[in-house]
Amino acid sequence: MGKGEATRERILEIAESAVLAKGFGATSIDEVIAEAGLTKSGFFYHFKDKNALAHEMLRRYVATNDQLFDEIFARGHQLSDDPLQAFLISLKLLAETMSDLPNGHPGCLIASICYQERLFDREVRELTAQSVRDWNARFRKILDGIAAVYPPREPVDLDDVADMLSCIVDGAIIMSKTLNDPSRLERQILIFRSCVKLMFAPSPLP
Amino acid sequence: MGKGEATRERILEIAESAVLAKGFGATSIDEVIAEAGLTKSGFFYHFKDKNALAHEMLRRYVATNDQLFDEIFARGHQLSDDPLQAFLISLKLLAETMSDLPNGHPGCLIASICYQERLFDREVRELTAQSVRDWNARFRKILDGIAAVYPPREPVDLDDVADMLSCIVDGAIIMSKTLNDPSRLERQILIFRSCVKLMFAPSPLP
DNA sequence: CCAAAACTGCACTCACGGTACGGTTTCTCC
DNA sequence: GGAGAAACCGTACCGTGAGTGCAGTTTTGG
Repeated sequence: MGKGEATRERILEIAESAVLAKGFGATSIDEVIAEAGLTKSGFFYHFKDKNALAHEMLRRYVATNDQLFDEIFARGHQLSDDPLQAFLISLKLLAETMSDLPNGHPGCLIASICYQERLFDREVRELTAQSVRDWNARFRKILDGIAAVYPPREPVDLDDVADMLSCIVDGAIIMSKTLNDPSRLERQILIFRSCVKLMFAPSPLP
Repeated sequence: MGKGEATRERILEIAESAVLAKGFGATSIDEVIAEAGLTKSGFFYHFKDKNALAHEMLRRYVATNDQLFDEIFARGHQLSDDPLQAFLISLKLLAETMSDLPNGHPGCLIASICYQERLFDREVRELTAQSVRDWNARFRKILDGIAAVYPPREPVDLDDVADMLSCIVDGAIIMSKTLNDPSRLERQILIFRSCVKLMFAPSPLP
């Protein structure tokens, strides 16, 4: 890894936490470069403008999240052959991972960008949309596997259930931040887990 | 209503849609006053700074939402004496209301402010937190009434279930905006409704 | 050692938030 | 209808932050 790439990473790291803490518009390049210890010229050598910075931040964020999901759902599948059990275990792991974050979840970049959309170009917005679609598709696939074994009690659209997880996580992050209570995120994931259980787990036979 | 108050309302209306569309930081006073047809001096006559604008916008937004909830849950209670049925009806009404919005839900101001927090003073942030707490308390009260009649199947914390509605709505708004598909919000509310049904509705006796 | 990569320094421009203040129009009430 | 307050307008100004341009300097890897 060249030195330039290391600097890029440092900038992205600093920028990400700043953006999640106070929004993209309120994050000044001056403050980022001050913390990174380089000059304005140095910054614009790596990123042609703020939009390019957003684009790279997003790529980084999505990649990290994808990797996390890969690990968590693979682990769930390791621990149980039953698709429902595997998913429930994974959700528990996800909840634990979230609650282990030292200062709570730093925030969702997608949501942050969502509320600033006019600031970004089509490319960035398309990237956010595609990542959300990918995550939904991933959850949907898991749910398909479950529904094949355990027919749902209520007539539910599996696409909507898949969407639900993303929605709950995003919403819970906002609530955690707004109320300054990191535990909400963990608890919301666990409540979603209960809902999945209720939807698919066979009723106890009398 | 004096003429001044009318101008204030006009400014707030214009500012709200702009803020929801592109974020608070990206909304310039210049563009707001251009659309409102007044000068900078006129603006600062009504609001001492941007933070004061945010504060008033928030008060307005919260009041509107509170009123909507009052109406919807009162209506549900009118249509059924059973607390569970009343809630399920209200959720359906809520979903319909959301899907009737011409261009989809414009966005949640709370969430928008959440991702821009450093821009606002303590007062504004406290107002957002209090409204979220109020909404959660309202839902919690309804759930208490339901649980008194229908004991939940799974051991769930009713506070978490109450939070869940806010989370889902906020998350679904983000997804709707990100994917440019307004229908997601309605569908997520209905999925939440299914979950409530599964949690509390008595299993069909064989 | 040399060329490319990774910067620095400086001097700008433009947009935006905000201040200051004197002047002008428009209500409102007696 | 007149006085005074409320609701503005105009202009000039400051500080900050994004972004440009470009010449010069250091660092690094082959």
